[in-house]
Amino acid sequence: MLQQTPVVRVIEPLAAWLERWPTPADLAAVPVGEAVRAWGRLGYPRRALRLHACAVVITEEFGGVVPERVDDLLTLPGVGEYTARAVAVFAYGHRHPVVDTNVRRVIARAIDGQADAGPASTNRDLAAMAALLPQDDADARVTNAAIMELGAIVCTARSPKCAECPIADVCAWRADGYPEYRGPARAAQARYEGSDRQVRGLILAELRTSDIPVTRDELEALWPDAAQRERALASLVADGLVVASGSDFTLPQ
DNA sequence: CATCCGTGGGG
DNA sequence: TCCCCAAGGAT
Repeated sequence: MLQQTPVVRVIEPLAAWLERWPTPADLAAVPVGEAVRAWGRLGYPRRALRLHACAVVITEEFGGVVPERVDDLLTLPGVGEYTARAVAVFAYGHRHPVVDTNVRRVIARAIDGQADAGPASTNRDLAAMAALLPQDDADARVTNAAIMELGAIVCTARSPKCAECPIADVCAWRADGYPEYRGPARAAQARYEGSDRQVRGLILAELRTSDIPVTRDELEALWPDAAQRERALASLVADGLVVASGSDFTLPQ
């Protein structure tokens, strides 16, 4: 849920989710469409699909217990370099670098003296964080959490609160007089209004809130551009988020 | 490596 | 209003 989604937006849905499905086996036992429906408006609904698939794999291949080794975690659907290490470190206490967008920004500023991190580079980012970790497992875990939290709360993207920063006295960016970012420009995020993403969102929202199959006529009312509507629908079907039921459509069973 | 994949809040 | 960006991952 936290992947590309602000923490405050996750807290309540997560609590409700865990109350409904306390264990991987509980989630694995229900149709994947239930997970997609319960995902609600969290965004990136493929994550719901993958979380369910993840629960199935954990139940069938790992005895119902979330694995603790990074290489095992990386085999799970929807679990990448960040999530695998976050689980291994924060849930199990192992010693690994954990690099998310906050950590990348703090390192770029405090260590490299840059206003912002460039495009992500997994190997380079993990190595940079690894170099900052204390040897002791428990200390390394706290360091991971602390740097991530520093980036989330103090060393924020827009207006960093340098006056409140506990490491301001050793920050390279501050020492250099806050130079502007030099480097490859971030790829601009595509406009949402009018995008396929928006159309997919509209279609899925309709399916989530309907107890019965949705007809093509109902989908037509959602978006005037037939070609784009069909493209979005086809991509949802290809993703496994939507299933054709006769001439109608439903969430997957 | 670039692009796609939702949604919502804040500057 | 518009733009940015948010505990990323898969292709």
